[in-house]
Amino acid sequence: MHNIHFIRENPVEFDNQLKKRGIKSFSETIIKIDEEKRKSQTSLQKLQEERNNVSKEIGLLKSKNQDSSELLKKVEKIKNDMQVLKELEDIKNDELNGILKNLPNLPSNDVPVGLDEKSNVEIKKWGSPPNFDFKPKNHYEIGENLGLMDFELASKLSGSRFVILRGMLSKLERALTQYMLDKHTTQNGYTEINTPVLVKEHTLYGTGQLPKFVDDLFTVGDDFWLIPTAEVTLTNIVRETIVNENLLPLRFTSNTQCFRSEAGAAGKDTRGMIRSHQFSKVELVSITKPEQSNDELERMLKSAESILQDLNIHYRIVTLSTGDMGFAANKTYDIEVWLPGENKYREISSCSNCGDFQSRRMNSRFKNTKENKTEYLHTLNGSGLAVGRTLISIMENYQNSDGSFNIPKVLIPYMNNIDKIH
RNA sequence: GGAGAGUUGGCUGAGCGGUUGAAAGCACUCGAUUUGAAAUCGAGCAAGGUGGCAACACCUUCCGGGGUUCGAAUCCCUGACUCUCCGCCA
Repeated sequence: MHNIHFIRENPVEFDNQLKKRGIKSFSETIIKIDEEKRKSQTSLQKLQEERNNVSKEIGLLKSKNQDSSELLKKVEKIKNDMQVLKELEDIKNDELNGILKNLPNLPSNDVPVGLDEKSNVEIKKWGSPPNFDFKPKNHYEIGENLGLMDFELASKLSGSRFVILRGMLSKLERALTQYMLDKHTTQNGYTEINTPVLVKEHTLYGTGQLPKFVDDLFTVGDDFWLIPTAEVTLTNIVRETIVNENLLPLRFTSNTQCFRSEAGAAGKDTRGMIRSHQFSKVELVSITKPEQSNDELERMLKSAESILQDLNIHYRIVTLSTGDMGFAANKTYDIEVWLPGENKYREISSCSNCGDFQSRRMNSRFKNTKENKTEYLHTLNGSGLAVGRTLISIMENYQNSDGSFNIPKVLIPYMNNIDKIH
């Protein structure tokens, strides 16, 4: 949610920044509605003041058993006038919020400008692609040939975009999750949290999935929604709270199942487990003071990278362009892992700084004791990492010509010391 | 699923139609005392908004929404959540 004061004072900048995301100018409309709202608000407040005063007088007269019928008539008229103004103010408020809640965050100034992923900028490569003396297979070929990955069976139970893992492959996914959580909690300073995956509507509003992205979400009777990412629950931990300054920054990590309808992705990545309705992800969330969030984004990115480095898998990092960023972000890095079977890079993590955008929606603040002010927190989130995609990157990068694949060194202890799946 | 109780400031918690935006305590900030600290004493301390150059004034907010009333934290309806007991159940 945007700060209306900022828009009032910097309408040109506001429009320019949104234009970078391909959004038309709104400041003029916003300011006009805001002025109308404030106008009726001010008049309404005058009447409220009058009513309060008259009511006090009435109370006084009544306590002395004196006649107050004159004042009662007066207050009745005030109340009628108030009602009109109140309705007007409500209408204007709804209009204003209707616009504001659907506008994405402003991009940070160091974000490359562009309309889509073509303008993303590669900023780093780590490691190098493995050399194979055979034609590397896709993860689903490997998995299906080994009899450990079953899409048909999954669809029998749940339709398309689900997968069933068996035996050692299922164990490998569990090992990966375990490894990631251990790493983040013991070395990267995150606190492990186990959250619900069903949430109420307001929770999804807080992080910005609602109201705009209803179609991407699954809902389950009685105002329950399935989370599309643990960002939702981890970030909403500070919803409606004033956090003690000394506790900042807060760093949370959680492994959850994530649920996405993939409504806009019909026909895309239908084969394999790149894009499922349900997948496991280890998420990282940081809650910081405003001046800390830029550094925290770099730190978070390093935490996510550390997993792929430990696994020794080639990846690159891109800064998302203004047109490719998510709704709540002001800056986003994607980590893209190398998939030899597809012969391309694929997103495996997305780390974003949301500034105070989500905080304003959630009303999450901290007390700045030095200046004796309450201020909005900054929130950040990143995958650390998407477990399913990490699993397939291991399969493809560690595959052997005979259809087997090796277990990365760091995971062997988590796999009862086996070093190969065949 | 049935019965009941609750939701008040950063926290604990009083208030149950009119000087209550809210007692008291804790926490926090400043000051006094002290060699320093603790203890003690004094003072301050909710948020959001509107108007104003400002000093400041005013409005709103006691879980959300609606209502009764001249006036609501307080009464009524409704929704969400929490707790207790019973039933059922992983």
